Amino acid sequence: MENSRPSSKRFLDIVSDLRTIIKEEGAVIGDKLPSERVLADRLQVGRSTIREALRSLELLGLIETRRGEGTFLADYKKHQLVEILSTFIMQNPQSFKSVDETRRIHERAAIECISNDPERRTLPVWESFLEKLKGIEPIIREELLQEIVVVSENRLSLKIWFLLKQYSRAPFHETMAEDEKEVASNLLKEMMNGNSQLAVMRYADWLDIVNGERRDEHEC
Amino acid sequence: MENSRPSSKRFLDIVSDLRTIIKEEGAVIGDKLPSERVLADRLQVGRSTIREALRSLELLGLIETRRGEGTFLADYKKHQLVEILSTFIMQNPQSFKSVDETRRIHERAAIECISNDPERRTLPVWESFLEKLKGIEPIIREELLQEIVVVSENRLSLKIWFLLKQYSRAPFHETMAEDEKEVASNLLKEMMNGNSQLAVMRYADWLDIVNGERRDEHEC
DNA sequence: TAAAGGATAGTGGTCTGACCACTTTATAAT
DNA sequence: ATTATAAAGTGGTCAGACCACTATCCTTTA
Repeated sequence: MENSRPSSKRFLDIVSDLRTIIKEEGAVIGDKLPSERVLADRLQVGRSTIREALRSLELLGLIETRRGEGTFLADYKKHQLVEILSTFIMQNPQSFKSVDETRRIHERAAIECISNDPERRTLPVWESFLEKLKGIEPIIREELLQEIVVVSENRLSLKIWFLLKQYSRAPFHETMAEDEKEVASNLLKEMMNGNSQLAVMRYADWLDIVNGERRDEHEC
Repeated sequence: MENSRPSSKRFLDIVSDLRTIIKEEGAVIGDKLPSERVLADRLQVGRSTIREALRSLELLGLIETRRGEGTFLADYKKHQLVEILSTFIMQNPQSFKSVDETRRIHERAAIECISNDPERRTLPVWESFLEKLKGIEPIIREELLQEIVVVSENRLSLKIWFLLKQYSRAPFHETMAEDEKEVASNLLKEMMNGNSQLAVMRYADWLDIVNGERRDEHEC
């Protein structure tokens, strides 16, 4: 009936300790962390345990290691980790719905955010998109969505969106159909006009097209 | 100028190899994976390398290890990836704003979701809350918000919300002021009436009260 | 025969020490 | 002062050894 002070998984404690160290030293992106040997000595564990923790954080993209140089706080702009995840995670049918719904929540919020901001809704990038939508060159759906989420300038929301995108089974990596481009254009126009409510409605229209008509039961 | 067949990070290759093994053996959730020693032998690498890969997958919640028993394909109902990522992103002061914004995004989505669903917007729990808001007994702000997010029935969104709540510096764990209760009541009433737009506006009013008047610059 | 008990093998968890390949830095030779 | 060389530091990997724990087999016992 131990109170599990040592949580039976030392490397998990190390992950936590590393976070503390980073915090205490006020390390910023790009900064060098103590070497594995120093960490092992400081935290009083073997180097292999330190490495298990570091390798975990590396796979998450939180740190970056360069042989011969050291370990550095990573620029968390690389989401390559999720590629590996997506092949493993959730065959659970129920969770796909949550993922898609949550992704849409963030997209909708981004659309509203931009529509309500005179600065961002008049960015030249939207004009460019409108032009491209008039043409016949193929456009990937998520190109537009990504731009929207990026411009909304909520880094956490963006991060979450990128994660969810990888897990989503919605066909947002495919090219847009011709009639679909018009709906997307309408979305953009309403957004640029600052009419967030109509923009969101056009977004809903777009979803209807992409997902076919099987959106009968769930509307959140 | 090697073609990087051995990708300089052996443990990353192992992660990939593990995926292959799991696929080939048709392993399902809960199944036991080969032991670390067997894997090391089969993949012709040291056991420590195998462990670095396994520990990474464990931190991601993809596998589960039980001492003395073995390693198993995890039942990944917990999206703990988001958890870990967020705790790390949180070092940066700028991110607090993101956290609060993102939390509000989920709250707003939940309010809209419930408002648009005749079933959920007429739940007796809302009447109870209205009654309590009329009284003088103290009510914690997040009690109401939590109920809303829970009822919206998006498990992932709920998970994210709980997480963000912890890192938020907004005073949602405090009790509601008297004049504040009226605003909250209005929010509930609009929601119960199915008027999602007005409900969201009342929600914005509420935020204004809670956060004082320093919502000048950011409106997303 | 069936139940209880203990020995044994298997497993993950950890540590140590040893190499290797590579980069940086310090030192020596020019 | 510049260049070449040596040394030190770092991550990457391996092998072997324990430990703590679990499951299993097998003997002992009722």
